[in-house]
Amino acid sequence: MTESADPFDAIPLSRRALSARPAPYLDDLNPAQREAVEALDGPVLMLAGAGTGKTKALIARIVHLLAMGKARPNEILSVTFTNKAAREMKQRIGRILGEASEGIAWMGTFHSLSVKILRRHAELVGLKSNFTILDTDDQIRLMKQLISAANIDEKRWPARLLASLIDGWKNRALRPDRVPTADASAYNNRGTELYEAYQARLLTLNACDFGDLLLHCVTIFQTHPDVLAQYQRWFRYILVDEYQDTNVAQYLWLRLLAQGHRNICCVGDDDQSIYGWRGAEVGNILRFEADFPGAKVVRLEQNYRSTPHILAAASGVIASNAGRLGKTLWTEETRGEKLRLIGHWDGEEEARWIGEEVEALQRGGRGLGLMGLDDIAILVRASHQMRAFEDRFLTIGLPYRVIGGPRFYERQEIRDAMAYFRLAVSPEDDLAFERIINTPKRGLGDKAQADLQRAARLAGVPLLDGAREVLAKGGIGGKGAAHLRAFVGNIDRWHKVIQAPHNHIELAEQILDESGYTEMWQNDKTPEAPGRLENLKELVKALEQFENLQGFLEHVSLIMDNETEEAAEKVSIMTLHAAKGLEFPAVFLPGWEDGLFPSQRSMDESGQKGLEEERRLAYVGITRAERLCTISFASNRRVYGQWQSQMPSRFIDELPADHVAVLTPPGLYGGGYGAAVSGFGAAIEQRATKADVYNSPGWKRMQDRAGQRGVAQPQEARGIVIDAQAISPYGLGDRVFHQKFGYGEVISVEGDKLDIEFDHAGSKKIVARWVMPAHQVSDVPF
DNA sequence: CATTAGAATAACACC
DNA sequence: TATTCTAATG
Repeated sequence: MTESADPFDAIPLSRRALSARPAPYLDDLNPAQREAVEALDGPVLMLAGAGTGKTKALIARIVHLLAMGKARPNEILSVTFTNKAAREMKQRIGRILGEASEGIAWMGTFHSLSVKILRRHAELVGLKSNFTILDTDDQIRLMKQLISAANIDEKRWPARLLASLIDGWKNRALRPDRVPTADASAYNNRGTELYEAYQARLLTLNACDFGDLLLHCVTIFQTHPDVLAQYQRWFRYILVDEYQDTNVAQYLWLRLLAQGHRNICCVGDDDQSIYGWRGAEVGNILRFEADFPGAKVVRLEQNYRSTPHILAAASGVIASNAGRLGKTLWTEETRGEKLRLIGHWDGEEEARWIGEEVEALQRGGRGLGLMGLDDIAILVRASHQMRAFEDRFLTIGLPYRVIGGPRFYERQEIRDAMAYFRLAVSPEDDLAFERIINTPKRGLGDKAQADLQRAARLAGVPLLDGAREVLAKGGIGGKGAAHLRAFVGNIDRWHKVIQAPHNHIELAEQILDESGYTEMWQNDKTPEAPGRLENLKELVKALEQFENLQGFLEHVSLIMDNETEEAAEKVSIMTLHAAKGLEFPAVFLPGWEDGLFPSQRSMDESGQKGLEEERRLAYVGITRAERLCTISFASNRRVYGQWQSQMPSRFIDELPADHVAVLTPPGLYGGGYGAAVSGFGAAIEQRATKADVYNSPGWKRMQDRAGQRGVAQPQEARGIVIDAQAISPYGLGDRVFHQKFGYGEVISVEGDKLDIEFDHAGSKKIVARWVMPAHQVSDVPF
């Protein structure tokens, strides 16, 4: 799927071929790409628009470096955005160079590269080289402890908030002593204090979080010039992909390493910067030339991916953003379908329609020839949108795959099992201890655990030893004590096994068995229990690829992308963020409604900046499509089980009308909602003549549905249209009618929210648009 | 301590 | 709606 039909892949080049003809891999590049590839020394900024072959150029550059003898494979540092991208890149280079490419050791994400460096110099920041990397769960649990130790009400000041604050500081490479005074008011004025406490606690646990991986490296580079110099010499050439998504810490990391020789090549596209919420600074790419005076800037603008209509639509949207470096994508291609735009009555309707369209594409409809399910993707703004599609596709038996959903290693049962492994490997891992001490239930609740904590802290020993002490003193009663004794005994025994030669797979099974963890799920009668047991089996199977438990645990924390390349053809469902770097012949972009996309929260939190990032997200979405791009919105959607009506996304207004075909919405009879789409309203009405609409499959479905559910649906529709604009046309004492709750009386009004005392359903808070004046009920047809 | 019903609350994206 | 939290009960 990624950069699929690439002739580059097809050229098998042995070393001999290389020496016979110095640079055949360059022949396939266009002038801009070639320029970027051949400028080997000094700083280079490659501004690569979507689909302009930047991966190809990056690969050619590495090949060129090696072929020219500029560096050995392990002297090139390449930063990729995901571990998967690194793997794929290595493979492609391997296919070109064969064994000459072996030894490319420093290719990966900032995080995985940082771990590698940090393990070697851990002691310089007070860690041991076998430090553990915390996941979010551990982090939150730890912070909760610190917060209550600081006598702060966790209700008012949630641990999550603190976590995101600290994360933000780390992204900006701010250590506790450097947090600016402007941020001092953060977290009830005690943010920095807790940050400090958190860092201290991490050190005693010999652990660090994701942000620390980078920050510790930067600290080491800054405080130990000898170490830095060593790496500067070692990495003769540096390449960075997705530079627009680097944060301050990553920027410093890079700048420190590149300072000496300045052989750094950054590839990016400011229009595709979509990780601002994670601390990414578009500024990094915007000021590259200032950071590296004399930098060569190369623009890749020829697009090999999409049709002209798709490019024009994407350009039209992104043009509304200010402060861009500016690129103009162009293509030699002249044919192609316009983008399709369609509105639906609600989210279910949208999912149903897309399901049918997918089937149509599969049959070769829509004039694009036969298409496989692998060629089709549905890209959503927020992961909760996925459910509607999963439900629908399950019903119609359409195979799909969700990319980037809840990851394997983040599932509860996997984390629990790993906590058992962690404790067996290192009995002093208190966070693992806390996680599983009462899982399965051992009669050791809050009180018993507090006792253990106190004992351990008093003696200055890990919790496991604290438990020993409490047991010896008889500090815990009956049932709990027996369980705890067994638990401690188990850990000791497993730990002993690990010290000696052993079969780690058998041990893992043994641990899960003897701890009662497997049994716990076997006795669980919830529907997800069998799946969890299945996952545990899978976990044990994954162990086979490792020498021992330690090795496994080290790798797991970073390999977060679950790579299950199945052969079966499936439609892909994923978020827009997860779609970065991918491309598909046909792309569906559902849920283009204001509030959902652009997301209200983004706009609330980051204002204009947030909106621009959302717009870049739209740009990324559209440019994933090669041949057919379909944007849709729904007038009504369930949010937290409550129906809400929304306006079509403002981004729809920004689509250049010339490149968009407006389809007849199946649920839209006689104008109505679609007419609200400025610029497209006329088009919709033109097409939606009565004959069209009443013969459309959509109308038929509409009738089916009315049959199934009674007349409720259309009535509801009418109510919404009537009151769509109104804030609150109601006053105290008004009689109103609600579709579900029947008649009632307004007892208070707050903006558009009404308190209604229903005749039969009690009192409810209802948004005004969901009710209609009681006297109007009889006016409604159907 | 565990269980549970009912209430509160939640949801943007990820290495 | 679905999950998580709380308080009350066993």
